[in-house]
Amino acid sequence: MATAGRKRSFDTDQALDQAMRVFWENGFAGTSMADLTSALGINKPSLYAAFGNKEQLFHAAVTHYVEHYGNPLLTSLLEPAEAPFVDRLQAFMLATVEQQCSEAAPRGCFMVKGCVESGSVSMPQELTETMQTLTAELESGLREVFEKEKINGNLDASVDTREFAGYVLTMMYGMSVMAKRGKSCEELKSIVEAAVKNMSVTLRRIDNIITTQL
Amino acid sequence: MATAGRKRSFDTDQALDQAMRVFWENGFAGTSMADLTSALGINKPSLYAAFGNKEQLFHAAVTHYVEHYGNPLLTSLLEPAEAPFVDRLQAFMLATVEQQCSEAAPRGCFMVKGCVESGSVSMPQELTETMQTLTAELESGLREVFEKEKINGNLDASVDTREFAGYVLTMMYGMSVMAKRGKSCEELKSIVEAAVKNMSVTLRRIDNIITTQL
DNA sequence: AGTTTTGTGTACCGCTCAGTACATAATTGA
DNA sequence: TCAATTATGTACTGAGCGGTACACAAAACT
Repeated sequence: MATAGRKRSFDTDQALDQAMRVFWENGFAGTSMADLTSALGINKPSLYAAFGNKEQLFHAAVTHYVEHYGNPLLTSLLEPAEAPFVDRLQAFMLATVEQQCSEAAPRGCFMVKGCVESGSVSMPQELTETMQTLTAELESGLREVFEKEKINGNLDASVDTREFAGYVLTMMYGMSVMAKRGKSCEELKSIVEAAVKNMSVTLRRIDNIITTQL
Repeated sequence: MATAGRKRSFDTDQALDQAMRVFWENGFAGTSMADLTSALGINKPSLYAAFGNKEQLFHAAVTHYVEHYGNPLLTSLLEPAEAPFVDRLQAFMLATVEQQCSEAAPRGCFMVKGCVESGSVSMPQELTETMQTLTAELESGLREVFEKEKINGNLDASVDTREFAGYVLTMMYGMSVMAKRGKSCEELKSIVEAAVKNMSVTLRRIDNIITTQL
């Protein structure tokens, strides 16, 4: 059943995606409502009516990002389930790098952008807390995946999943900054490959082999 | 010989350090000139007379940062020269983490903050280029150090220093984001230790050992 | 002492900011 | 057909922005 009143002249999901890109590019403090209205091609009252104020719109944008740009990457980490864990981890990180270097979207990770901006006087405290929550959720999600891999025998039981998730996440955050700096996708990929190769120490638990050999 | 005219009522170096902290905390777009004057306890004309406009002040601030907060960390990487390279590398990364978690300064790395903000419409293009230059200098400096370690036999000749410098830098950028997220110094340190332990694959060139053993 | 030079404090400029009042247009239900 | 409802477009508000004009204060040189 359709509601009464004039129909909206724009698609809200499409507008939200566009708004997200503007915030992604320029940050919260660096984006003005005028920037948004001109990018979205709509007027201010329409923007406010559809999404509320700037803070609420940013919140919707970052949620949209996690849902449509962040979480989908996790499939590379989970599938194909029969592939070795190391391969899936590498595929996951490579897919992340590819997205962060994509020409179809701003460089780097929007979550990292929001995180680095958080705590600033120009960012409402609620948004800082939002970023806190979302990043913590990703981290614990990653950790849960690693725990399951442990149970399935794909990850050595001695691995501290908390520390390992922190390590992987740190690399991914770092990749985002590197991407923002303009590093080529190829260079970032080779760094990922080097990192994953190095992780074999943890993943295959061979550090005792090293120390005994040297 | 003293110049004529009224003496400045504040210390410029001290004021610059304070201004740097405000930018470090709130970013370029997130910092207003009023924020600065109130933090520095001086009036706007004095600020403009001493440092020029906002862009010039930010430039001075980030240069001050590199000189007084960034570069000094490199001593841990170089000294004591007789210490094993891996130990110095770990000490360097641990010192970096400690600085990024220090209560005496804003969390995270100011360079990372500036980098992530660069390219935004709210940041003058010259400042984006400044960040580009400074980060590139650090990267090539790191790479030069690694090259020398290679010559001195502390780093295997097969190591790609470009890739390795990228890897180390990526970890450090990531640490900055983790610190900004509020992670404890202990947790970050354990991640550094895990990372350095993993690097033994590269540093001691034992990947062939692994593959033959598995 | 008086001139010159330089820094300080107040008060202001034009502009942009986030957010909104209000008249009008378009759609639905009665 | 007409009231109720919802969106649009213009035009505006008060506040804050970066930056400065100008009168005054303090220091040095002659």
